[in-house]
Amino acid sequence: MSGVRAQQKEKTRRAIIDAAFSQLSAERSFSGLSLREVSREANIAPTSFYRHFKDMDELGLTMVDEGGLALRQLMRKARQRIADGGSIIRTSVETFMEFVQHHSNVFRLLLRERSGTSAAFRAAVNREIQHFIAELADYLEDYGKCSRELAVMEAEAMVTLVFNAGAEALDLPAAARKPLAERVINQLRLIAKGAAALKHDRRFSE
Amino acid sequence: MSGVRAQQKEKTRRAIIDAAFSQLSAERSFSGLSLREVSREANIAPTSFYRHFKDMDELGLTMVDEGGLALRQLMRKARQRIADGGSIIRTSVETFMEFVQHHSNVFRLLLRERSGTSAAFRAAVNREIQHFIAELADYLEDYGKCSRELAVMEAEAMVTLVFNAGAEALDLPAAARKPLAERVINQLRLIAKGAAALKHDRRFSE
DNA sequence: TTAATTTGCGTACACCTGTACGCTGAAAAA
DNA sequence: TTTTTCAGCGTACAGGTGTACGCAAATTAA
Repeated sequence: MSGVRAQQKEKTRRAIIDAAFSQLSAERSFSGLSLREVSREANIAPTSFYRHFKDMDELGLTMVDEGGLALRQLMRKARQRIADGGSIIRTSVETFMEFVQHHSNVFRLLLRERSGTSAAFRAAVNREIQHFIAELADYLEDYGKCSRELAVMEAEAMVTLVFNAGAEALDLPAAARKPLAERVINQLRLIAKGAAALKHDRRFSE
Repeated sequence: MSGVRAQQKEKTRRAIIDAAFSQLSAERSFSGLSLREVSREANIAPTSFYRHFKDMDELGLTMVDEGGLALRQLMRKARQRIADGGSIIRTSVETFMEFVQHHSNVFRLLLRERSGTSAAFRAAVNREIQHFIAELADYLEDYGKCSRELAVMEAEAMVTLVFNAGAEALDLPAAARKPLAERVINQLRLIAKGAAALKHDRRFSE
């Protein structure tokens, strides 16, 4: 009972997932991949694909989950850096932009499927984004001492802007990404400033 | 020289464009359309398609241009309503959300191709969005009496948030869209407030 | 040992795709 | 009038797709 069988199966499963990720690019989205092509890249027969996923959609959802997980793990590290005395806004943005740079295909998947043609995909991506928003809102509520309502609104706006900046970065040469990061940092500061000003406004403290 | 020929050609061209727009949906993106299917819907032979567009990409770019134009025209009306005494933020957001509701397929096209697989498409959509940002920045610079730099940053953030809200609205039943509009209105106010607070900040007035 | 599971492969089929080519009929130009 | 132009059609082909089905080999269970 060494489980050599389950082990080999897992290996093939990984090969499929990796093959799919590696075929994503600026010019190729998930819906543009074919079962046959992914199988070819993974060195298995097309029909063997079904031993691991019931169809391409199931593979795609797995990839979204994995991508979201990877992103969340990275941001967890960012929070450590923040705890060690880094600026919250700058550290978060820079960590995020690093992720976009080094895992472009993962980010592309999340970005595109967020407005893709499958409701399940859209829901999965939004779930990942909501994780972000909730965590950031917790922080803002605690640190900024503002109402939950305001904190959530602020967090949503911030995450939206950061995500959008990541999307823009994809089309830019590496050299041109720094000013973009600085821009979004300033935009987040703008929001933080606005939230501070609004903190005691009656509309958001009832 | 009645031009009955050119007239008929234009009619067919329109039929193709309309057919393509009508086939877009939540479940179907532009890249999922086929030349044959569009031609079928437009009641022409597949090979006749080439009399009007050299390939599907050329059709798509035409659609992006048309969609962007329609959106800009609508927002021009919004500015009239503002001039007649409406709130700038509320009027703009509500006008935009009406567009999303009544021309979902047009908005979906812009939304998806912004992060799509064709660099030309992405550039075309971004061109449309830049129109928006520039116009809004003009207004903010004038009305808010702030620096160009701050105005552009503020406008970019606002347009990003509104666009994002439009995307979310697509997956919501019509009834649930009003709270979403209110939310984004509050987010824009947050930014406006932040910009006002930062207006005389040294960093943005040099 | 024998029997049952299960991963992976090869073949086969029906279906859809883009597009090359040549023809027709009607509008426009000569 | 005769000639030219050109939108639109039908046929045809090569190439890609998803997936049903049955077989082989090897791990696991009895």
